[in-house]
Amino acid sequence: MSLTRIARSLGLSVTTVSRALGGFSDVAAATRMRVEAEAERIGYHPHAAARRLRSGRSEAVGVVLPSGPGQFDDPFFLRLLGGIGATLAGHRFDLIVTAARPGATEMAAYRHLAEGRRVDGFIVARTRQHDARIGWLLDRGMPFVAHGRTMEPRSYAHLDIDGEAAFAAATRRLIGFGHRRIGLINAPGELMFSHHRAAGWHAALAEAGLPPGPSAEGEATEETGMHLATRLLRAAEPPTALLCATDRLAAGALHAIGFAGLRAGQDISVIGYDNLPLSTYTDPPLTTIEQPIDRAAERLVQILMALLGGASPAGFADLWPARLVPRASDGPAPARSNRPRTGWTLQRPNRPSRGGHDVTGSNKT
Amino acid sequence: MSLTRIARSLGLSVTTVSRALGGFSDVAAATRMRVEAEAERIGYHPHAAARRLRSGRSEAVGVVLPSGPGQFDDPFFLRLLGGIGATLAGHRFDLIVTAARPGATEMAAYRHLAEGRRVDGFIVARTRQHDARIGWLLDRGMPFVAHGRTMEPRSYAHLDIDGEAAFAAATRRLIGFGHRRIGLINAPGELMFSHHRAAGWHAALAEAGLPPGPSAEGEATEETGMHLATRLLRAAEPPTALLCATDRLAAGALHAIGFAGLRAGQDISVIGYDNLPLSTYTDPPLTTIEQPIDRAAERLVQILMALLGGASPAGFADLWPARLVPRASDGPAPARSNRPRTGWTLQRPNRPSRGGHDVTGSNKT
DNA sequence: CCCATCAACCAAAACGTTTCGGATGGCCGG
DNA sequence: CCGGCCATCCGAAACGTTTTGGTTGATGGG
Repeated sequence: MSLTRIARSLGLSVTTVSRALGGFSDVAAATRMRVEAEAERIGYHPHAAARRLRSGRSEAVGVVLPSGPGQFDDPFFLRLLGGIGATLAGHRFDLIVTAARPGATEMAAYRHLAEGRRVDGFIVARTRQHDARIGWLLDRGMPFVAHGRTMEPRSYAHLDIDGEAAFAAATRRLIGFGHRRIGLINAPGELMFSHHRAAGWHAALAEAGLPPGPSAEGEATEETGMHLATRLLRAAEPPTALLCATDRLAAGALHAIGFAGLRAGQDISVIGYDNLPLSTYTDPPLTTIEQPIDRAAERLVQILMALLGGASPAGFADLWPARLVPRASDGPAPARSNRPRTGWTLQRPNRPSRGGHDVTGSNKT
Repeated sequence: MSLTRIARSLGLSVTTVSRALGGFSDVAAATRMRVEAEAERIGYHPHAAARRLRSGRSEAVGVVLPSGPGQFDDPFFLRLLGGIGATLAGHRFDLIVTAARPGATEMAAYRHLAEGRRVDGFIVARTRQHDARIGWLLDRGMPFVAHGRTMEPRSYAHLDIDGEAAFAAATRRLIGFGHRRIGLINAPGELMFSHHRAAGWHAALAEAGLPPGPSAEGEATEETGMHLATRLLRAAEPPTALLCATDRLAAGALHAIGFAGLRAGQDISVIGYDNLPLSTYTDPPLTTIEQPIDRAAERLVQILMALLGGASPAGFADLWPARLVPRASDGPAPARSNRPRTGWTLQRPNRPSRGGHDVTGSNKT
């Protein structure tokens, strides 16, 4: 009871008060000022639920975080979430967050938010190849934008970072360093980004006429990275370079390399993906790939706002380049073990570097 | 229009339909079943805004994330947020998240959520010594529970992890290792947890009759950790052990130690706080302190639910112990540089360890 | 002087629930 | 046969807003 209260104490009707605060032109300037003063005085703020009930729109956006090992505690997500939250606030939208692990609970979370009309739309992150969420949202015409693509044939709004191009470029960089056996430590193949990164690795090797090196996949955790790297290093002909789908996997791999008595960056090269804050401080500092999380968050919100404004999803299909951040964990392939290693140690980058350059050229919008 | 629709298609009144679904006893079993069947058939779900408007409660909880350097991308927060979200879902409550940097924007975020009655209560994280949020929330009687304490004299519900006891125990451990110059790299002193950790360090040193070692503070980032550690190591009498308020600071410190040509865990001991996933994989693996994030999230929600149920905040003042996780970054103090170092390298823990033990005994509830 | 125009205001309906205070009819005890 | 009780159901109000379709009274043109 609050528009009512202003109306009563000013001897006006609720309609006039509402329209005065709403900025309509059919209220006298003097009246508007009186209303605004009174609203200020009693600390009036519209009741969100009432407005939502009446308008039919909730002015809120939902994000369902994938929980579970290697997913939820990913710093990437917090950054994305923060960016989304901050940008939404600028549009006076709320951000409703739920955590659920992929599967039944996850769909229940989406249903909960959608069916109670708690949100007007969704931002879907960490897409999977066959992603039930996308189909479900498309089926009921719920507005959404995805961070990442899927195998879904229907068109939907999305923004993705071109991990395929980035990993192809990283692979070419390693080939340029003289590496011939380049292994891959991937996140679960069901995740779309794993699929793309593997494809980039594969394509660059094929283009150079090289066979795919050994590869393995598992949860994107340090522990898995360590186990998988240990396994790959035990092969008869171990790889001289390892591409890791995430920095957390790479951190584990670096550890395995140390345990094996090898020197990362010299005996074996490692490249990660994410440019986590900690990756500057691994030993050696990790060469990695950085994606523009904050800008992506802004753009996702921007796209979703357009959709809520009635735009067609078909127009939104951004693919942004990632950026290679060279540090000290990669370098020239080692000479054969029976040859002396000389002449190259000074050339490789061996200090943390602030620089970086675009690694991909494709930027289709 | 949906209770209405069920009512119409069943020839019942809206009241009866509402009470049937609400589980009231004054509706015949047969009628209830008919209503439930019809609700299921048309996929009925109550309109959240309507229910909120009528009931006056929003069934939502707000969390305002502190953004800004060294705060927002902290994995600790994502874990906490995930735990809170999951537990709230069990209570059929929503979690509304906003990101704002401490200061004006932050208070605006709280106001936005509170004044539009968007949330029934708040969970306040990362408390500061003089925390305007606490006073503001107390002033308007808004239910909330804090993760961490403040200097606020009035009583309010909170749960804190006893960082003071944990850092005192860590300091005693270092003293037991023979260290006599134990430095501290702290997060900004305005943060309450920094204050407590420093107090624990100070108390344990005093108790052993040792002077406080050199200390410094700054943003809780790796970079700051590196700079501050570099500075402390340049002193005329550099510390032989460094206590770091967070693992991210510790990671930077380890790096600085490496640059200085020292071996962490041997020439100088380092202990962190947080037990980040990556901390098992630093070089050397980091001895650190672990706090029970998931359990804390559950308990915070539990407390807030009690408050919303009308409980008095006065009863809730949990202080939980943290757990020391010994790894390889600390160990016996180095012998004087002119004496040979022998006999002790085999005794110190030098492998990542899963174990750990309670480091504090206080657990007041 | 009358009618059209316009500025300023307003009553009432609607959004979908929950809940208060009955209303109805069947059954039982006296 | 009557009064009361119980099980079951319902009308209407209320929550606070926005919006539709007005009404009122002043002003100006013809």
